Amino acid sequence: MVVNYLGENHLTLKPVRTRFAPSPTGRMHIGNARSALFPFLLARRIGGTFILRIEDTDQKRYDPNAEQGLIDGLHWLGIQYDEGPDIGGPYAPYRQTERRKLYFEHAWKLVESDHAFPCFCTSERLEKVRQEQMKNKQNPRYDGLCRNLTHEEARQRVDAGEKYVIRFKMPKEGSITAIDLLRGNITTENSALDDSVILKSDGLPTYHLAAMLDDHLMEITHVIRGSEWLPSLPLHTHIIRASGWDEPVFVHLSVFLKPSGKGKMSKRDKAEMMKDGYSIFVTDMKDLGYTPEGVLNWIALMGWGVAEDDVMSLEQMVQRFSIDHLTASPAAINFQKLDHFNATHIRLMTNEDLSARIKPYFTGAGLEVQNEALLKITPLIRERLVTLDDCLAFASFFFKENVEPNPEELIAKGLDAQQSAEIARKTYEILASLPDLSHQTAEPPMRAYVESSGLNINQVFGLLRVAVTGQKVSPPLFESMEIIGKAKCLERVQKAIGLLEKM
RNA sequence: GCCCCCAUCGUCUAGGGGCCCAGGACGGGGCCCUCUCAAGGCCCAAACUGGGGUUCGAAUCCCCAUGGGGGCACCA
Repeated sequence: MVVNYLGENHLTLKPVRTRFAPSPTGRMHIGNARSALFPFLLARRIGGTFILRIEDTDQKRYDPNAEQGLIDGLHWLGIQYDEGPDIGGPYAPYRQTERRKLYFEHAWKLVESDHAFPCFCTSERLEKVRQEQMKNKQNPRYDGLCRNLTHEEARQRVDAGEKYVIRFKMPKEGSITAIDLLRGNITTENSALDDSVILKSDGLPTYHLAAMLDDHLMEITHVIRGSEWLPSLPLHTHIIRASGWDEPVFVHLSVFLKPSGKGKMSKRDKAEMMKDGYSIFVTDMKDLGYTPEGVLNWIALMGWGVAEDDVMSLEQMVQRFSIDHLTASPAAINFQKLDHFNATHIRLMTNEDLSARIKPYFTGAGLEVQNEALLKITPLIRERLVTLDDCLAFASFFFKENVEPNPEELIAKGLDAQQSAEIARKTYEILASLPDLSHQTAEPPMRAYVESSGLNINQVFGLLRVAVTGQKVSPPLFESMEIIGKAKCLERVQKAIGLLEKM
């Protein structure tokens, strides 16, 4: 089967190669995660290759911890790359600062073919020009001072050690039609385009040169990236054509808007979210009790339209993914949906898997966890968990030596302390008389007691629940008591009787 | 200011001229189930931004308006 991803006139027979090319400048957020997910899905879908490339050409914003953070994030999410800075590959190196010679040489090649030119203007002069243009209500643009220097003159000044950058020599006339898979042809007048810097004075390339060259050298067939790049697509297309390369398929993903749908997330918005137990950073997600499955499912469906059955594992996403079902419009993030997907994936897990995943939350809270008990507890709390750390609220009491019920909560609804104490004594009597406290043996006599006493079930079971678990909300009572064991249960009921009698 | 992109329920979306008085999911409401809390089942409310075209026929194609978003660096 030949898959045509380029549209009718752009059949590609090259093996599909996609990439995630983040800059190591900060923490990995859900926008990054999605920019990694979609190219990954495309590659896996049709047996291609997915690579990680680190775009670290910005010395000023470089964060030495960021690369590892990105790698850890991808690993946690289960997005595996076939080539990358830490694992190598046939197109190594995968870190742009280690490829600087390539960019330098290509920039000069473009100078030689008259598609670029060295520029010696200082940033001070450029700034002045910009101010002037703004004052005259013109668009800030390079004024072209160095554009027409002769090659010889330029060469001489470079050789003399003068500082320079290399700019792309944007044609003055005509227009260019770039192609975005989701949006079709985008035609731009060249006069609206600038002589952008492609090689900085520190010898490193800007994104425009670096990404295009690397995508070409690494034989990337599909460039899936954020829509903030859409305005520079014409420039990129110019660079590619001037270099004589094949154009990859460009797909620009829409941005994520804040939950209100009004604009992008600001720093303040992010802090605000954290207070509500939400975050857009993948490391936070893990700490907040979210699962990779939930997070992945959530971000996948922002910008990818699936008709129905939208709960999917990563494998199912791979099977169903289609690049032309991506959407071009911005999407407001919705944390309620994250919760929904997270809870749903938790319910889909096996006992063993879920047990292993919630165990760290218990041990992290200083509780000693017996695996055997945990395996029995897990099915009791599974459908109650939205995030993994919710296990603490529902099941901590299983692992505590004693519980400290609030005496007020022990009082059965509509009754007083003494009447409640009476119920507790009777309950103790019944439970004590049983050979064991399996739910099969304990529930019938307790129900019979409720029946004969004229009390309602909530009064009796509610009291018992608070006595045994120390909380008003818990997993099913009798199943819980079975796990806690007869001795401990009786002990706790006894304690409750004492508390009630003292009131 | 200039350039570019986008536009279906509150939100994420299906939809590519008749299958649509618009389907799914989250959230919301109601009922059922029920020892609490959940989960589950059933049901309900909820949208094609507006105006012009094209066409026998438009959510779907074109234009304009409006709204939203992005970009205008020796940052990516």
